[in-house]
Parts: sequence; C-alpha cells; structure tokens
Amino acid sequence: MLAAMNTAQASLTIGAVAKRVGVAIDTIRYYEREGLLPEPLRRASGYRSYDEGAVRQLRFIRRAKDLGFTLEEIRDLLALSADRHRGVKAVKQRAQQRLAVIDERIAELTRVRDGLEQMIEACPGHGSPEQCPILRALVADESPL
Amino acid sequence: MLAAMNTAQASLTIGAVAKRVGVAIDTIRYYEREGLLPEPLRRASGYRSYDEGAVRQLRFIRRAKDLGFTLEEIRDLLALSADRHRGVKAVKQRAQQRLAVIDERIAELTRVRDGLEQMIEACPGHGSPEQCPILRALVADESPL
DNA sequence: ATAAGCCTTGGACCTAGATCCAGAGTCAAG
DNA sequence: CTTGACTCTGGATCTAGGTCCAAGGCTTAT
Repeated sequence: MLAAMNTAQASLTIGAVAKRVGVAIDTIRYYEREGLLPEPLRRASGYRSYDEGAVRQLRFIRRAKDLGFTLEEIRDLLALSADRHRGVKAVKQRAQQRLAVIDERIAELTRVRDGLEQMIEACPGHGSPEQCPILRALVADESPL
Repeated sequence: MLAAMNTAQASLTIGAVAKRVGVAIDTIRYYEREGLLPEPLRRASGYRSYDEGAVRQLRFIRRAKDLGFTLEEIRDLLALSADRHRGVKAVKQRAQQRLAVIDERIAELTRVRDGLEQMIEACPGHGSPEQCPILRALVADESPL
C-alpha cells in the first residue's frame, strides 16, 4: 500500500543516477540514444529527470553487459517486457532461448577450465620446460585452450 | 614436380595458412603486427613463408579468442612459453591465475542461469503479465540477470 | 609467354561501445 | 547576485579487432 508511494517520483538528475549506478553520464545518454533506456521526463530547464525505475533498468543493463551480453542482446532482453501485451508466452520463449545461450557459454568455459586444471595438476612446477604440460599444450595441436 | 617433402619446413604461403585455419589473410598480417604471431621467414620474392608451427599457433589464438580472451590476454598466454628459461614455476602461476578468472566467469554465468531457469519454471506461460516472474524480474531490483 | 590468381605494403575504413569537447544554459550555496 | 558545479546538444575522438583497397610484383598453368 505504501510501497507504491515511496518509489514513485524521486526526480534524480543524470549525474545522481550516474553516481548511484557507477557509470559515466555520457554512458547514460549513449544508452538513451541507443534505445536501451527510455527517454526520461524533462524539467522545465531541459534537464533529464529520472526515477528509481530508471536506476534499476540501468543496473540491469550493466549487469547483463558485465556478463558478456552485447548491447544489442540486452536491447532484446529489454524488449521482453515490451512484449507484455503480446503475451506472456512470447516472453517465456525468449527467456528459454536466453537460457540455452547461457548454457552453451558455460559449457565452453567449463571445457576450457577443466583442460587448464588438468594441465596445472600435471605440471610439477619446476624442472625442465619439456616436462611442463602447459608449455607443451601451447605448442601442441590438441591444446584444450 | 616436387613430390615428397619433409614436413619439417613445409613452406606455406599466407593464403594457404589462412585457408587451413579459416581466417582472413589480413587477420594473419594483423596478428603479426600486433605481436601475436612471430615474423615469418620470407622467400626471395618477399612472400611470407610459414611452417606447421605457425598454423598451430594461429589455431591456438583463434581458440582462445573464441573463448572470450582479448588479444592482449592471448599475447599474455603466449608470453608464458617465452618464460621457458625463467622457469616452469612462473608458467604454472600464470596458468593458475587464468584458472581463477575462468572460474569466476563460470560462477557468474551459473548464477544467472539458475535464476533464469527458476523464473522460467515459475512462469505459467499464459495469463496476465503480473503473474509472470520473468517480467517482474526485469523491472525489479533483484533480477538475477 | 601470357592470363589468372597469388602476394606485397601502406593506409583508409568499419562496428561496438563508449568518452570527450565546446559553447551555452541552469541550479544552489553563500 | 555571484560562483562554481551541473547539465544541455551535437559532433569529434578513441580502442579493439579487424577488413578493404590500390598499385604493383610474383607464380603457375596452359
């Protein structure tokens, strides 16, 4: 009941948003241009005026980006919520596609990781270079990396 | 004409190497400029002349790059093998650092993955948007993405 | 011996994702 | 009311990682 009130219209400047999320002001404007953030309200002066929702959306974008999604993919993720009217079904489908992509990445990374670990375990950490499986793998054909 | 060849110094042109590895000729020259590939021998004509070792190294670079390493990181990996004389120990250490980075990435992705999966499971796939946990998460603060 | 198709260099150009700058207007503290 | 910090727009610039000429020199098959 009161929850709706406290989040409603905080009216933050672009600088305040930037500080809270930890990105540059220019980055925010860039995301706006690129359609990742909606055009915010403006004060009479022309200053952009943000609310908490914008802060959340910006944080979302950054998290996704840090995880290796391209801005285009993120735009796509965000489009899910625009699908509202077209039905929950489409949203669920998109989410499932996302899941498959992520699973793929994890699988690749895990393969690399295991190969690397095996090499590390097999490496004595001293002695001649010929004995080191890591060095051998860098030169050989079947490197797991 | 020249039939039997010793594999030791098979002299490949840049185009042959490009074809075998599946990269563009320009990319090979670019990697050479960037110090990822050593300067190859030259024929009298000036043509670059590669051997199998170069093919292997190029494949290594591509694999690493496909797995999300930057060219700079790859240069770093390759420097491991230049550490030869400085000891196997340094090599092992670098590899362990790499492993930690990879583990970190996997952990992050796994967290996202699990969150996403939970949402998908909890989503009925029909009904009102308010019921869909995926849509709710996109707007909320604790989105796992 | 000549055409087709390689290769050379140097430098321009491209996309993604920002980042920076100039010149002008706005806001808040003293 | 004056400062100093912010913000505005539009466009230029930057890094990474290539990609694409142009003009000319090799190579090889026919």
